[in-house]
Amino acid sequence: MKIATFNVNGIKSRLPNLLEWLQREQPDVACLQELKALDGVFPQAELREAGYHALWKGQRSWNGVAILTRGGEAVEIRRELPGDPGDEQSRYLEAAVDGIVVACLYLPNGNPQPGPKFDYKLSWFERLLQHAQALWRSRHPVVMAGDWNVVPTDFDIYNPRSWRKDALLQPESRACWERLLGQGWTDAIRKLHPQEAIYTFWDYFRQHWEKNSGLRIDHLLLSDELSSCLQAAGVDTWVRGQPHASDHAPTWVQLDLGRLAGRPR
DNA sequence: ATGCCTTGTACAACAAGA
Repeated sequence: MKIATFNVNGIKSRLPNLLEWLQREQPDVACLQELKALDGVFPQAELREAGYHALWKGQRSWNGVAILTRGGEAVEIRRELPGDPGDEQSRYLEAAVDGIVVACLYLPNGNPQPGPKFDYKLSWFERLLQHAQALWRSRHPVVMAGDWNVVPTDFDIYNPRSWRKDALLQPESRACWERLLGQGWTDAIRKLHPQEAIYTFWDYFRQHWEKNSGLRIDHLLLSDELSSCLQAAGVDTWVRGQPHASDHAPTWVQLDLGRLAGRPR
């Protein structure tokens, strides 16, 4: 099973790019972020035509997440990250797909920092830590996939100097990430490619794509059960080089679910 | 220190992204 995460940066404007990627790479599950669209204009029919069922949670102008599945339909588990009923930003969607729990998340950017947006980022991350702990203890096979807006280490960015004050590199953001790994989760890309500079985002400024000046901020974290199923992980960088591309590239894992305990081979 | 570029909203110019 191939599970991917892709920050599309506007699903209406990005639909041709999204459809081309789905057709070429055929992910079984695709977690999308930054739909930037209300629920009513989500391109359900076009995606259905391409062979994908969808769950989505939109919002006007900003945020918005979706889970696409090929073959079986995803069964929605929750549409909000627990812990703050007053949080109205569409950043979390969780579903069961073929016996796996898929959490699609869009962690707040947090800039400028310090300030209220950075406070929101950290409090959102605290809520995620709480919920991740519950998911871990459930012992279900879980993948948490999305745009985490965290550059885990200085190895995950082309040059940390000019980003030192950015919310994505702050020690507080990285400490939350480390605490998550401390719960036991596997950072799939790093597990399989420990020595390789791998990026998932290249901003639109300063010809950063052309110079490969990227950041690794889109991540897939695997629970214990799923980490033993991990066969391959990568980034579909060709998508970033297409005309009219998102500033993120799809990031994915290939899992051999036959290795799950209790499953027929 | 700021803009760089892009999207959405709405139709000018700003908010937000990272």
